[in-house]
Amino acid sequence: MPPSGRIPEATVARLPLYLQALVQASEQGTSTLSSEALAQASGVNSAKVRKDLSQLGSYGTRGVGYRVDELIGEISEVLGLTRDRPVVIVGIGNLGRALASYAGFTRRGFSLAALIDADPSKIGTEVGGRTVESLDDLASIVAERHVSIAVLATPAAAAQAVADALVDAGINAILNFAPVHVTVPGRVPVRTVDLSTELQILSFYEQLHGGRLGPTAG
Amino acid sequence: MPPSGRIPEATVARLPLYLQALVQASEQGTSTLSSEALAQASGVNSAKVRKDLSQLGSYGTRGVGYRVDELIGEISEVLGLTRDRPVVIVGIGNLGRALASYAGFTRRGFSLAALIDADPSKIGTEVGGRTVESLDDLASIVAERHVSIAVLATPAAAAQAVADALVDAGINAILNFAPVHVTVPGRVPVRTVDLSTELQILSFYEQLHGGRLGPTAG
DNA sequence: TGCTGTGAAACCCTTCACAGCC
DNA sequence: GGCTGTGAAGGGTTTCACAGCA
Repeated sequence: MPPSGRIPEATVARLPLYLQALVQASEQGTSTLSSEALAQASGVNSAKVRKDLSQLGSYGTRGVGYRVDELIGEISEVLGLTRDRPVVIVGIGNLGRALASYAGFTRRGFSLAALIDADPSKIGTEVGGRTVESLDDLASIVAERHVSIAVLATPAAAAQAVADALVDAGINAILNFAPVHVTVPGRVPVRTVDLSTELQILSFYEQLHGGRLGPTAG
Repeated sequence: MPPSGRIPEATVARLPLYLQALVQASEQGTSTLSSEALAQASGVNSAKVRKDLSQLGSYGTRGVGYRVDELIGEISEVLGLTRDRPVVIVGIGNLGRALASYAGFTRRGFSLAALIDADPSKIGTEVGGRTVESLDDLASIVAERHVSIAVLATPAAAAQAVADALVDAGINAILNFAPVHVTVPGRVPVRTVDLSTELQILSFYEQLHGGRLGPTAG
């Protein structure tokens, strides 16, 4: 039983990393993991791992470590992955198609409920064994298939309008891949992932640390 | 002239958002923006905008705001986007192909230096007008084309080995799309972007706020 | 003995509130 | 008058270090 009392944001953001490492360990037949081992596998430090896991109510054994399967179940529960979560992808361009074909998608609690686009020439075509449906039918699709999360993969120019439509249709969370900030009501969490943004952040740190002149020199 | 003295990590992570909003404003002919306007366009609050921008050495005018073009130049400089940054994409699966075709890629300082895969059946094929090259040629490609940043889009199982090869070849920064933690020397910054991770984080917040039973009820 | 769980300290980031300049 | 730049306060996160249990 999770205490479920307020879990810090930073901890929530790391739980999926732990889950990933734990599933991997489980597949390799490991039944127990120390905070240090889990830390190395997920790229954080062990003190953080222990603090984070203690927030969920402490599932470790002193002198031994954490039971892998038990912890997988616990984290899945906290993240809400034990129920099925139907997801729609809106915007079937290059990225939308890639996401639709992504195998790891349907694992761990999520299922693909629909692929949606506004372009009539795309509607009715097949992508990864699924038929692309019309943006006009968004509301009924969301309602009938109990969709709560949407992946927004439209061009930047369309993103805000589509986000508005998603909220109207009853979507509760948005994963935004469009390179633009979208404004939605406060109750709807949005996470934006953008290639350019990430590259620019890396560029900053690369020019600090790196500063190499090319491996030919020397 | 930027003071360039230690810029906080949180600030660095937001500079690309400001840049995005500023470029958008510039395209619409706006020449000046207050911290409040910039804040709304990038989805943060105005105090944060002012603190962040003051780290770069203050380019605003009291009573007026920030000059859009000047600030674009300043942020670009700080992020290291004024030099060309050749990037390689390793792993030309669904996602790699989508990233390769992404138009916004070459804008703002980055250029696509090579597409690389280990699969012989993919090598030599064309993707987005480019020929896929062999992982065996990684070192020479990186050296000759002065590549400093790599995008890792391989399956999870191959990611660590490819990351090792990238570091050996002289890469200084990695953007990792494989759903696994990769270990590299401390001097090489890595940012990992994973669809499952993001969905799981959203899932947590959705089940807190949302809690809807379906829009049909009522 | 070994490793978790956790107070306390240190650090970083955000927010407030207003002095200072245009 | 309006808006930036910034000390100071507040809140959250990380790290330390060790008590406590298997």
